[in-house]
Amino acid sequence: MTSTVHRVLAERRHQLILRALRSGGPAAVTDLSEQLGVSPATVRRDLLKLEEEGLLTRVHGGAVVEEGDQPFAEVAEVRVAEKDAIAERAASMVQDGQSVLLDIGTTAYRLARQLHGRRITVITSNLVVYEELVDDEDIELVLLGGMVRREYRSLVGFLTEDNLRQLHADWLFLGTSGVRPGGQVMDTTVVEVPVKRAMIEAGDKVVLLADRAKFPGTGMARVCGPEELDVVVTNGPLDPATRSSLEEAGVQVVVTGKAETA
Amino acid sequence: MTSTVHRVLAERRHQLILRALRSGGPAAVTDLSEQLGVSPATVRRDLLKLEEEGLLTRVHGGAVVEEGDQPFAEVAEVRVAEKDAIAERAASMVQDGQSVLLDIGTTAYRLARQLHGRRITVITSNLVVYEELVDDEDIELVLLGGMVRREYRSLVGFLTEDNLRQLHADWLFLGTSGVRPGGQVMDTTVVEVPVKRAMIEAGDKVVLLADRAKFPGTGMARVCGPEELDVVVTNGPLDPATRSSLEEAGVQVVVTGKAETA
DNA sequence: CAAGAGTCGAGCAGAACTGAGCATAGAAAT
DNA sequence: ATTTCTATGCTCAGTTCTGCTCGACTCTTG
Repeated sequence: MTSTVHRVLAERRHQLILRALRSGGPAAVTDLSEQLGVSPATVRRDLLKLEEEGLLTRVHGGAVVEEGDQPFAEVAEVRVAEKDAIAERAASMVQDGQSVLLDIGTTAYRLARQLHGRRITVITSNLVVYEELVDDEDIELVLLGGMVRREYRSLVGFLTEDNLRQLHADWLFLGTSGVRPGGQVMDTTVVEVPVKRAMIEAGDKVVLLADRAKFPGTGMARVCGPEELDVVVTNGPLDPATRSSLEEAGVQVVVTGKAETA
Repeated sequence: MTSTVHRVLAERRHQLILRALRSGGPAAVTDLSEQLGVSPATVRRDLLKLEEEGLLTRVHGGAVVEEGDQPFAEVAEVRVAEKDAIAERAASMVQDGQSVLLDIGTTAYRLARQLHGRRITVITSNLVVYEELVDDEDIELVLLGGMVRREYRSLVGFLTEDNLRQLHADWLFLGTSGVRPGGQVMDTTVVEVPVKRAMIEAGDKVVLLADRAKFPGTGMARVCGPEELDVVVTNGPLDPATRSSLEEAGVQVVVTGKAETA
C-alpha cells in the first residue's frame, strides 16, 4: 500500500471503525489512527459523528460499541463472559456435519457466535441467531416459521411447533430462566413453552445451557423435568440438591471453569 | 433512444459502478473515474442518477450502496420506479385488519415498503420483507419456516409448504419471471415453485404483480395458469393475446399509468 | 496530593471534492 | 447538409475534509 496512498473514503473509515470495535471491543484513538492511516484528529472527528448517530460511545482515549445496539437489550449485557464460556464449551460438543437446534434467548445467541465457519446445519426460531449466521456461507441455516415476537426477537406459535414436528436435530441447546431444585427446567414466557417442548421432542441430545445464576431459579411455567435432559452445561457451583436430582436422572453435568469472571 | 452507443456505454458504466460498490464497499469518485476511463464529472453525474433511483447513497468523495437494498443483487436495480408504481396500486387494495401473503422477489419487497404503518398481518417467506417490516409495530408479522436461501434472501422447502397449509390470507401478492401468452405464470427458480403453489392455495385473492417486461415472458417452470389468478397488476401495455387469455379466465387486469418512466 | 503523560477540543491553512455553467463531439432528426 | 440533442470533459467558485498546533482537561503514577 506504499505506492499510491489512496485516500480512504470517510464512509469506509466509519465502517472499518465499527467493525474493529465490534470484533475487538474497545479501541484507542491512536490505534485506530495507525490502522486507518489517518491522523488522530480525523479519527476523533469520525468517532464524534458515529457517536451522534448512536453507533458507539466515546470514552477517554477511544471508543466502545454500545451494548444497546446489540440484540436482547436488557438481558444481553449481564454475565456475557460467563455465557460465552458456557457457549464455548457447548460448541465444542458439536461435530462438523451435525445439525444443531438453537433455542431463543441470549445464551443460544452466544453459542451461535461460536459456530461461525463450522460446516453444520443450524435450526432456530431465534431471530438474532439468524441475523448472526445469515452471512455465513458454511452454515446451512433453517429458520422455523411463526409469529414474530419483536420484544424477544423470536418466532412462536403453532407454525413453529408444526415445523419442529417435521424435524430432527442431533443437538438441542436450550436456555432457561431457572432450574428448580428438583431439576425442573422453568421459563417465564408462557407462549414459548410449547415451542421449547416441541424442540425437546425434535432434539436427539438435549443440552441445557444455564449459568450459575439459574441455580436455583424460578419461572412461571415448567418446560420439562430432568429426565428430558442429556447434558447440563453451567459455570457452577450449583447447589447439591439440584445436582443430585440431575445426576439421578442420568444427566451429565458439565461445569466450566470461568465462574468468577463477573 | 437517441444515441445508442452512448446510452449503452452509460448503462454499462452504471452496472459497473454498482458492482464495484457491492463487492468493494464504498468507492471514491476518483477511483471509479480511473477504473472506468471517464472524467470525474461523468462519474459524479452517474452517481447522481443512481442515487435518484435509490440504488446508492452518495457521500463526500464517493458513494456507498444502501444497506437495505443489498439483497437481490442483480434484479433489484432494474425498473424500480415501475415496480413501485405497481406496488403502490397493489397496496391500495389492502384494507386495515386484513392479512397479506407476500411472495419472494423484488416486487413483493417494493410492496412491503408501501405497507408501513398499516394495521395488517403480513405473512412471508421473503427475508428482505421481514427485515423491512420487523421494526414496524403496527404490523403483525409472520415468518414462514424453511431453509435459508442466501442468494435469493428467501425461505424454501417443505417446512415452508407445511406452514402455508396451516394458513389462510386475504391477499396473496405473487411475483413472476414472466407470463406466457396463454396466461401461464412462469418462474425460473424451480425450488420456489412448490412454495408459490402452496401460497396460491393459502391466498383468498391472488394478485399477480408483473411489470410490462414480463409480457410475454419465459421461465423454466410453470407456477399456475390464469384460472388461479384474481387480479393482475401491471404497468402495461401487455400484448392482446395474453390480455384476452387472462380476461377469458375472469382475471381483472389493472394497468397503472407510469409505463414510460424508463 | 501533585506531577507528568496522554488526550481532547478548537481554530487554521492547505488539499480535495462538489456543483454549475460552458464548450465540444458525435448521433439522430429535418 | 444542416440543425438539434445528448453525453462528455473542462473550468471555476464555494464547500467540505484533513492534518497541524496549542491551550485545557483527564487519567495515571508515585
